[in-house]
Amino acid sequence: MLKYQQVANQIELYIEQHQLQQGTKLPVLESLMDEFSASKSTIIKALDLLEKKGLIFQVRGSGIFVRRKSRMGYINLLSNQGFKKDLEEFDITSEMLQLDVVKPTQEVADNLQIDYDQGVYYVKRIRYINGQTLCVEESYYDKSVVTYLNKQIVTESIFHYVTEGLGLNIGFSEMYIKTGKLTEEEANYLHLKQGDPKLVMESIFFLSNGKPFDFSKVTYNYEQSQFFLLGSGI
Amino acid sequence: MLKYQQVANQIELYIEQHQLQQGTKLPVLESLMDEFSASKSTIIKALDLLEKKGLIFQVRGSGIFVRRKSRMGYINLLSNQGFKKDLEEFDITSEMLQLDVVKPTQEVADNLQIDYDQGVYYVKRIRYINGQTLCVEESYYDKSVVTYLNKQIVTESIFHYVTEGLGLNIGFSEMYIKTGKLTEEEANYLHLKQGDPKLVMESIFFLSNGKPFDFSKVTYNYEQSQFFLLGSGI
DNA sequence: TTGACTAATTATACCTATACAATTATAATG
DNA sequence: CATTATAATTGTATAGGTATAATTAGTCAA
Repeated sequence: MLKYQQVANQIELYIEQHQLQQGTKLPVLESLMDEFSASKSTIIKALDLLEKKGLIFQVRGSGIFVRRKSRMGYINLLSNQGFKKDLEEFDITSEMLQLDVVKPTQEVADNLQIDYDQGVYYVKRIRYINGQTLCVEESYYDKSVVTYLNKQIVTESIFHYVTEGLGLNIGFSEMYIKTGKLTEEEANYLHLKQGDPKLVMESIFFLSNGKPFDFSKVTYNYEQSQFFLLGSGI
Repeated sequence: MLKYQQVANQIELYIEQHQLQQGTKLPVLESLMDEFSASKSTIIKALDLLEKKGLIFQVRGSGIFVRRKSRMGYINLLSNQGFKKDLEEFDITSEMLQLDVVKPTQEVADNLQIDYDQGVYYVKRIRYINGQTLCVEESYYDKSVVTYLNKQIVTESIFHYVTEGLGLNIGFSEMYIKTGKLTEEEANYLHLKQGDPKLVMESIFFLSNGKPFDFSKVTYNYEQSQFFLLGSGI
């Protein structure tokens, strides 16, 4: 692993293990340089990473301070961020409803930037959070990128398989969020009533070379879904 | 303005004015160094900023490429990001319903990290997007930070006043999002029916020294509100 | 004694320069 | 056509100097 990532991880671990509170001042730059035997630039890069994650904030002339969000029980919209513990806070499981290779609709082809005759994997899942129905998810994967899927992979973590199993690098994402009323079918899956509120999140995930490989439409149970988002550098 | 911000702005302007499409390759690092008479580190910092904003993506060994989100008509959740044009895409106006100095409730005091006896500005506004009711907003400002507000400031832009008028630096934010059903009062404001879906966003804004100064609760009209979010570095 | 201004110190932010590593694209080769 | 070498291009790490903001301590005056 890269040095600045190691440094960032160790600082993150230190904050977490010592349960440092919001506003706690961390050692000054020079101390960190000594402690990790790294140059100023490397430490700064590590700190920038932590700042981007929302774990610290830096005040010129003053110091480096711990930042902790004030509420628990919310799901991170950019789940790469934050303490790993936040992810373990929830027990999320999946049930597979369908797994097929299909021809894409126009919507899917557009979002994945492929032709209509190229095959895509279609995956339909229900996800549970702490035993309660969280959401219904329909995902489409470009078959020329994600060449193989099976029930086990889909039930566990597709992203883990894509990165570890296939050795692909996920680069960035687009997310579109809107609210509306549940259809009858959606209401059945979520054990709610037709017309009840829903939150719909459509996401497109791209490889680090810019190729979109996953288009997902997720409908959330409005009673179970709360999200948070940490901004920095406004 | 800082050099790397200037560089970033000029690159952003170039992309926008030439309407460069997704995937267009930008000049290589060395060309940019020459063009802007800056060091490699400065250019990289500018590019990192643009990448964080979701405007470009970099592929090692290949180049720097333009990234453009594929859909229009969505509001940026992290509105600092993206082309300025995206913001001008909407005509957002405000109507002030109430402006008072009040004692904070426990909820407000907690979120602003102040005592119960400290005064806060309470602002209630309705915001319109392209003439349609977008949301009802209740905001609380720490009076020891935002020392003065009036109707004009509230009707225009409070954030512009805080940064330009008061010379304060906004540092970062926390946002919490959930969905639910409209109350009767909310429904009246939004010209919807009681029980219809709503999206509630609670935000806390912090100065760059870490002090929270604004706590806002915004209830959105589900028919008018669509949001997007660009992730990078997953 | 209090308050206001000033100066020194501390600490991070910014900019430059350089060397080498890692990845991708391209050309050469068999 | 596949393999391999080469070039092109960005990424990482280090070092050091300058700039700017925040804090602290000190000085002076009312």
